[in-house]
Amino acid sequence: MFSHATTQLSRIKNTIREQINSEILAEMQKLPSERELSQLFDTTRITIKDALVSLETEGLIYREERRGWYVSPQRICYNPLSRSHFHQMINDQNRIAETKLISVRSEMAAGKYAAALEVEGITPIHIIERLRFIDGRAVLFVENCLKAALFPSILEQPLTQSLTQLYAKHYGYHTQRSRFDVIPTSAPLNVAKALNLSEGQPVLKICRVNYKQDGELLDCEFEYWRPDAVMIQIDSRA
Amino acid sequence: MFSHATTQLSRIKNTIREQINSEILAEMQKLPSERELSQLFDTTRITIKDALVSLETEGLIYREERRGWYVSPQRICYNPLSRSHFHQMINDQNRIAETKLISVRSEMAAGKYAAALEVEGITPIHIIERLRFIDGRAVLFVENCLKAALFPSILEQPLTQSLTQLYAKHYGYHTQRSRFDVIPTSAPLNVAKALNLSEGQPVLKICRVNYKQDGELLDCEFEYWRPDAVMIQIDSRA
DNA sequence: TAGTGGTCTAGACCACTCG
DNA sequence: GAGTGGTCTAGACCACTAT
Repeated sequence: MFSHATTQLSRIKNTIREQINSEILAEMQKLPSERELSQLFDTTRITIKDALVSLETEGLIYREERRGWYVSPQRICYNPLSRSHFHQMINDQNRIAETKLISVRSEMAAGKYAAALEVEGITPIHIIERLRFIDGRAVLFVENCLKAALFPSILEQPLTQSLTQLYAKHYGYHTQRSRFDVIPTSAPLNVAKALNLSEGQPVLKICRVNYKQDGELLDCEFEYWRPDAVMIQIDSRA
Repeated sequence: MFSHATTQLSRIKNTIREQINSEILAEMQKLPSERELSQLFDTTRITIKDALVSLETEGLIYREERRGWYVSPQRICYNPLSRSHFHQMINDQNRIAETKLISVRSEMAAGKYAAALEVEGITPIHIIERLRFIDGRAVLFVENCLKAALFPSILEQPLTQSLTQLYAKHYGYHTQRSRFDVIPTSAPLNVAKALNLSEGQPVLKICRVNYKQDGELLDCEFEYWRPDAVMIQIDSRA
């Protein structure tokens, strides 16, 4: 009367987990295809997929849509309160960072933007969408939303660098305070596309609002992280 | 030439999402069973389950193992840096908090406990496991790990209240600094059992370490949240 | 004991990526 | 064009919950 000896699912998960822990499967290495795995484990693709999804939830593997499954590299430690910007943070952890500009548009604040910026009247804003890579892998989709009035002609600047640095250099704005929310949820379609996720896969969403030295609200930002790629680290002393 | 008109999956998801947004389905209300839904939508249980899992990832619904699917209530805002303890935080948001003691044990620090407490020699510790409820729903499993030497006879105290308060009242210890990590991952078996999750379902794990007024490490804590139940909120000013 | 979700089989077609 | 994961069908048995 063993309570449920070992399910097929645990058998598959344990085997793959061991292969990863013992580094037979290296970081970022591709797993065999679902069809191959289902032959190797003598089961169906559905069962294999259930096992893979479960390991994905654990943060051990990830997938690129229609490309395959891969072993997750170590998580990046991310301290949203630190002054350090993305490229510096990644470099400090001996990883390689890249940023690609996706799109820029200007419109009037509405919906989630108006709410996040705490504006009610008609307020022109700029929205900058960027995609960020670690070791060549797209892991972070960022949407920045700036009050246009505070940033004349910012769209003529190079936008793949740190915006915070740009704020300081060109406008003399320094972030004095920030507030942010961390929410486990699923990827909206445009985010999923950019990160090579399929619709509805999990992401870690971080919404932040920055205030400048005089306390005025500066900009807000929506970050969508691949959940296996990151771990948030906060120290109340800092 | 529409690119993928609308999948079965989106059709189901959108319908259920609408019913929830329009409050035809109320918070914490049970959805029809998977079999009923598969008849209603004229499809198979697998497809229904895929749709439900996707809505679960989004944070819109949750499940109780082998009991059914339910509509998620509003997320609790949780600021791990605030001085407020669990019951107070929940009350402040007009919800009802409960705490149940699961188990207490004393042993020598090893593995993750030794690492988190930053001890190397043989160190006696107490481990307290508790389950926390919001509006009657089990949403948080907490494991506290205390250096026994700092807390003589603490196990004779009532342990369903705030430990932080107990530290202050009986030992004069005040948390001066804390450090924590937020990690999206999956539930270990004992946690899954306690939260009525099935093995491998997602949780938001928070590992924290507290230091008292003289800078000495006081205790560490492992929190496992149902991911739809919470949103982490940090303000750098606080 | 009836009903639920959890697991599993054995297929199929499609949209997309890659060489 | 070959191969991948994404979606879907039509069933089945089991472990567990609720009553």
